[in-house]
Amino acid sequence: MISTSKVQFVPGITIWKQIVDDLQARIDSGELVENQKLPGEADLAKAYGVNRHTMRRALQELAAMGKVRIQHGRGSFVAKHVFDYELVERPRFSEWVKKYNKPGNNDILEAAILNLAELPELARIQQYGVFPEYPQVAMIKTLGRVGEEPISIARHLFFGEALLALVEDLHAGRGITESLRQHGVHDYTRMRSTISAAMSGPQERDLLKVEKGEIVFVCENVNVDMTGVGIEFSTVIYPSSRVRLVYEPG
Amino acid sequence: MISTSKVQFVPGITIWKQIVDDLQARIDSGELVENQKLPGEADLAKAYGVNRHTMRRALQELAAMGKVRIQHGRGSFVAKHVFDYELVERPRFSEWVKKYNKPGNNDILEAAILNLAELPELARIQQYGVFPEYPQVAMIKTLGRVGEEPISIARHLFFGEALLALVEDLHAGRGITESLRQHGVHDYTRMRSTISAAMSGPQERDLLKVEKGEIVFVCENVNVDMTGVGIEFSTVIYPSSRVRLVYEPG
DNA sequence: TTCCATTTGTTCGTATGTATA
DNA sequence: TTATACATACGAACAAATGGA
Repeated sequence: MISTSKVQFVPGITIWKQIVDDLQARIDSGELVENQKLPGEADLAKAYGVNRHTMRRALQELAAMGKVRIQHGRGSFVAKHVFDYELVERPRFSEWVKKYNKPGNNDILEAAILNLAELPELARIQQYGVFPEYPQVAMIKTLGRVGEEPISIARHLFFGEALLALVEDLHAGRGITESLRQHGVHDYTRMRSTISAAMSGPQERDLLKVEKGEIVFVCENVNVDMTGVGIEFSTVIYPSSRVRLVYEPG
Repeated sequence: MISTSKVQFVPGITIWKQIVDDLQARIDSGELVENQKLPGEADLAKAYGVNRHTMRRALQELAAMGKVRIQHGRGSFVAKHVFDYELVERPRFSEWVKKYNKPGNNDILEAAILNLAELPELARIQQYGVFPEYPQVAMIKTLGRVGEEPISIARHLFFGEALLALVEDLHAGRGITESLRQHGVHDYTRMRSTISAAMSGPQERDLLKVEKGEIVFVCENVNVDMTGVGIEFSTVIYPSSRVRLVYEPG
């Protein structure tokens, strides 16, 4: 139930707007948590000391803003927070996370050297014509988190003989960026990303902590160094319930 | 069944690659159509005059490229064609379609003048702070098709008093671009796109001709003119089974 | 399956303050 | 000043969806 301390309405601003601000502040502050059920419209109206219509107007607004989710016959619920992932030329996980003022992690799930010929996505990789054809690649699987929420599963393939050392470096506790730098890769940019959607599989559900039937984005990214040589091909899976992809030119 | 004319293999290139090229060309040319069942591996091998293993290698490759779909115990099928939709700063439907050498259409499903206050997405629209606050907007709903395939449902909202005339112009048979130009909008660019995913609803299934349970992309786009004034807010729905979104900087 | 309580959605009506002509 | 229109706010009743008994 919502705190009993009533809001003092100031004249000059519509009451429903003041209620919107109040509820929004409570959601952003963490007083109301994700998926928490709000009291019914009638109860909320009584708590705020307004008519049910006024309360509804405020709830409609919050729903349009994506802060609450209203379900006919069930009630209103605090909506899940959605992270905006921007498609940019220089994608860096750590930069992304900073925006949300939460500690970000990128756990290494797996790191191994694979034979190029065994990769199921080999044909798609080769069609870009930018990756060196060394017969082995470094494969690194990571789980990205923002705060406690799993937000991405990534399977990175690093190309070129020198980068095979990444696997050992990671086992030795070094970070990916650090290790890349040590092997001569100081900067890389995105050449292309393709975005598809799929139903979550058992492995994704387990790692991303999503329900059966939830949709995931599947992004395949081609990253190249400053001379245009392919450095990394990554397949990243995002839960669509928690991540929205954003394209913002300029 | 596949044409009987055998392929003459040239030395120096592996045979399976030559078979891949041959089949790929037949698919791209339209000789083999979507969802068509290919002959069994044994028959294909005999037709090409190669061992079944060689044939399998070629089919595996085509499957990895997304050109065919192999189903254990059923056979191989020509995969559905997927249209790549590029996220660009100056999006034009007609430009997109050109790439695929098929006639593109954008049918007008609906055109009406709506009250700003009645829009469910009003809050999201206003938060960008670029759209003029004239109390009415022109709403145009279109169905995009490439060849005979429905590829998008778009709900365009055009802002500014002058653009209300779009509705009448469209009823009079004029095109959107043409009408925009007549009312002073000669160019516009994308300020922002957000990409979400959802299950297809009944309306989408009907218009896009997709099955129940198929996933759709939901893109919200903000388009502005050269001075940064908001011109159009559009919500576009793409069937993920037929459209892949592509981000390619530079 | 039916029935029922709960909750949101919709539509009446009424009253009041504010902006505009 | 008057008349009109519009947004805001309150009151009551019923419809429709949901979930549990």
